[in-house]
Amino acid sequence: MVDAGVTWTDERVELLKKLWSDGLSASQIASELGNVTRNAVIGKVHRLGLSGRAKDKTDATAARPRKAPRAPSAPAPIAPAVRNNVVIAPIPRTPVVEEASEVLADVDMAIPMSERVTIMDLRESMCRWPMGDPTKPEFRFCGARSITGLPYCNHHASVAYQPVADRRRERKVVRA
DNA sequence: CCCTGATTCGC
DNA sequence: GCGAATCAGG
Repeated sequence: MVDAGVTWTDERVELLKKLWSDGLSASQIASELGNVTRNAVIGKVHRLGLSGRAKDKTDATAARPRKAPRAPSAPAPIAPAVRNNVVIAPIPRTPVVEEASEVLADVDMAIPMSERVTIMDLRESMCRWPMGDPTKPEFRFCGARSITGLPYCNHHASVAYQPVADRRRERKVVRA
């Protein structure tokens, strides 16, 4: 084999430089490159003498831009991405139950608009409920705290795994 | 507890 | 040169 991408090729180094100077964290870059840990990225960054970045104030979390300062001319195409072992492919609409579309409407309304995240900010412990058109840059994930062992947050899990038959037209009484 | 980068040190 | 383990911190 040539090299299984486990080497710092020129291309990977360039990408590393780009992403690093772009403000992405080491772990994010590692996920982007694939087959490397954040330690590897950090190590390489230091070896390249790229450390520090734009570090005026406190580093670490403070140097982590929440909104990606991406150029408006860079739409950032949504392609199937791999984070760790999880492959996230574009999903047309509902991830599970098709008949739940009615419910989904309500669900979408019930979701706090605040914590939605892009794929870059999506972490293992976050809800992967897709929102919006995967082909558009505006595509987001729910991003709320996911239930341990499940890809969704409490709210979305209840919807995703709810059998259609369970959906009563009549509303339940919510009293204890 | 989640995350961040920095450094060390065996390979 | 490389990166896991560790350190130091927000």
